Amino acid sequence: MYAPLKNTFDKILKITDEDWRDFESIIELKKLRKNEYLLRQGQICQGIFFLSQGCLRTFYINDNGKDISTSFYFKDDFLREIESMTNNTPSRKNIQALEESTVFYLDKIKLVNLYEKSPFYQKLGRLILERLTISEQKYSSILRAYSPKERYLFILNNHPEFIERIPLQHLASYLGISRESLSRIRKRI
Amino acid sequence: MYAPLKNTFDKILKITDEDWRDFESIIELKKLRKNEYLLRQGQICQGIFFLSQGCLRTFYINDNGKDISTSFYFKDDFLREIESMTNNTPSRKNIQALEESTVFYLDKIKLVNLYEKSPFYQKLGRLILERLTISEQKYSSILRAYSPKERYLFILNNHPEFIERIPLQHLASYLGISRESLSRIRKRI
DNA sequence: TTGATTTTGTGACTTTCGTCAAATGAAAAG
DNA sequence: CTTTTCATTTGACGAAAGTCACAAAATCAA
Repeated sequence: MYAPLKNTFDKILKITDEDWRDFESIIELKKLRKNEYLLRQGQICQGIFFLSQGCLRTFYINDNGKDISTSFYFKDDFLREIESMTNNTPSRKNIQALEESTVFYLDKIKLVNLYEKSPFYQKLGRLILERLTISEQKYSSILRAYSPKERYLFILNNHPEFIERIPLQHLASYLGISRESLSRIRKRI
Repeated sequence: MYAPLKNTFDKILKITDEDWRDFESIIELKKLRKNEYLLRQGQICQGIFFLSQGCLRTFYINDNGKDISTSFYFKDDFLREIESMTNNTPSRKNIQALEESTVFYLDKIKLVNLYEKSPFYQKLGRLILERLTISEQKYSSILRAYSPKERYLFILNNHPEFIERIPLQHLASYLGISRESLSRIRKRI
């Protein structure tokens, strides 16, 4: 059942059977219905998630009451509400299922134990974070250097799954555009 | 001479004398004149830096030939051109001194040795990355949810040192605004 | 200090985005 | 199948950003 996860780990850093058994014994499975929340604003994030099936988004409500999406997740993605979990502070963000989804869950206490127990996980954790940071940086480059239209084209060319599976209003806030403008941009193309 | 660096480490994760000696023996010092480059587009980043004095920026040239700043660094900041270093690929970005600056340099091979040698550094590396990721996420939230004017106000309130020390044209590209518009926004306030 | 270079500010104009309101279309619920 | 709810599209309008060209100011180097 957890084979895809082992596979994903393996691609990042070869995992031994022993390390994998440690891991397998502590992860849990969660099923989410469409629109169900994995985390709500104000809660402290208690662990990390690995998306096995479906599609999730993180979002928050800004000062003007607008719903702003900040990330989308698909099959095999790692999710961590890192600020809340690391600093033990209430999350500013919500995590919500856009489709019926399946996630693996790892409690943060167990995660820390894992870090202490095996250098493998210490290293894996670092490598996953490196990837996360790189993609976060790439993403802010897009917001900074591209016009709204170029941003949409970028998504169209590089993340076609976003276009197919994510409601336009959420994609719009993710790209920093109003939904009406995104609708018009889309029409022009 | 390296005391401020030890201090910074200590704040993140208490460092033992032994671990510190290991570190101290391998770091190097670099002095940079104003406008001098620490890394140029196309080069592979060979290590990480810690800014001891002065001010640096990272930037790249986009498809339209425009100079886009992506980060600014001040005293006690860590710099890693993480994508280039991690993946061993040519950097898309330049790192340049905005003022006469002093940086500590740690070669990536030595860094990896350090990671293998002591779990302390493995953990410190992870913690530093966590911070980096958090600030990167905060930053893209600003670009996404705020109007150009609000972005400038945000910097004014939260990073007044940016206003004082960073040339307007670089701040403009960092905020995803043309320099003329930023000049006008500034006038209105 | 002076001249050259770089950076910032301004004006005029065009383009595009945001907003509000209303209409259409699509999906979920009964 | 129908109704209700939610998502997207469209129109009209005003505000703001982008661009180009040039002027003013600041900085740097001889």
